Amino acid sequence: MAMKMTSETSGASVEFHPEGTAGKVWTALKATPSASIAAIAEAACVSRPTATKALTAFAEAGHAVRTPGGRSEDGRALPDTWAPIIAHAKSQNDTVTTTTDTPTTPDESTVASAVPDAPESAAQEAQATPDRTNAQTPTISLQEAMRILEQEADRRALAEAQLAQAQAEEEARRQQAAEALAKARTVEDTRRALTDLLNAVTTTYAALLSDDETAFTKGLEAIYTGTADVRKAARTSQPKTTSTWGSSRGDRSAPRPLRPDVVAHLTKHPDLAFTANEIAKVLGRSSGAVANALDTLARTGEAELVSEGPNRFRAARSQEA
DNA sequence: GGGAGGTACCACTAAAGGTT
DNA sequence: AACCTTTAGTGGTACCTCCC
Repeated sequence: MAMKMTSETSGASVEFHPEGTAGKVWTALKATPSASIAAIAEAACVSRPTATKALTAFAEAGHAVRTPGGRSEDGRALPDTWAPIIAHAKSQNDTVTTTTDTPTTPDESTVASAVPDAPESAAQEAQATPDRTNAQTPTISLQEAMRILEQEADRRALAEAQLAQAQAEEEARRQQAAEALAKARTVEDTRRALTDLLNAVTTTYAALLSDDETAFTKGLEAIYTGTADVRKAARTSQPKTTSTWGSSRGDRSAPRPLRPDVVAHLTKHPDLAFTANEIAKVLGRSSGAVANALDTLARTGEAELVSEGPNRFRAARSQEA
């Protein structure tokens, strides 16, 4: 990680100026306090792992704080959020700076530094020109600081509304393009599937006339498959809420018992422990489903958890017998 | 050769929805 | 209604490539 974090010390003030990619992440973090890693990565134009590494380094150095995302109202996992810790107290006098080193309320604590186009303020000057802090310390009264914060809150609300509108317009545009593309794809797939089906029917019919039982049987299989393919291809064009044969989730097949397969795999290798993903790959099933199955098997005593992080399971001893 | 950055893959969780 | 599977979204890590 090319993270030359330079801390300029003038008196008690400490300015944090990482360089390179870390600098981009730091800028993005300041611009979007309380944002997720994904949002910060996007804002910084770096990959998520890179942003993660930088943010982790910031946190370890005491320049950022991570807040667990918790759960949304509907129970879904929310991403962790990150906020900068900006410490640049100039003195211990009774003056107030517009930033604080208290990480609990990053939205307020980082107001001045978080918004590049914020109104001109003494606080910004103080932050932007730390070298001057000793010579001409621009102090701000408490009332002045409060006034700046109020102005900034108004400006931020306006900016957020504008951003939200722009984002909504962009999303609508993208959705339109995606729908057009999906429609074209569906037409092409359906056309192809129908052509294949027509070919299968013709071939099978010819086999019937020529009394070729093998070809006829084979042709029937092709017709069955072709019919399914046509249905599958055309399905995506159906309005999701009015789908005739399925849900909005599409072509889910009938449930296939998974746990017997998992147990069989475990008992086949009694001395080995597997992760859900490993078993999922062998069985050709989803890792989520296998993980759930393994949990259930562990509860029922058919499998046992032998290690965590990642969770590894093996056949229970009774199963081996 | 070492570090930085990116890609690919993994683990985990819970909602959604089909089947019995 | 309960069970079961799929899917989507999240963060993390290993490995590879590139550059100094």
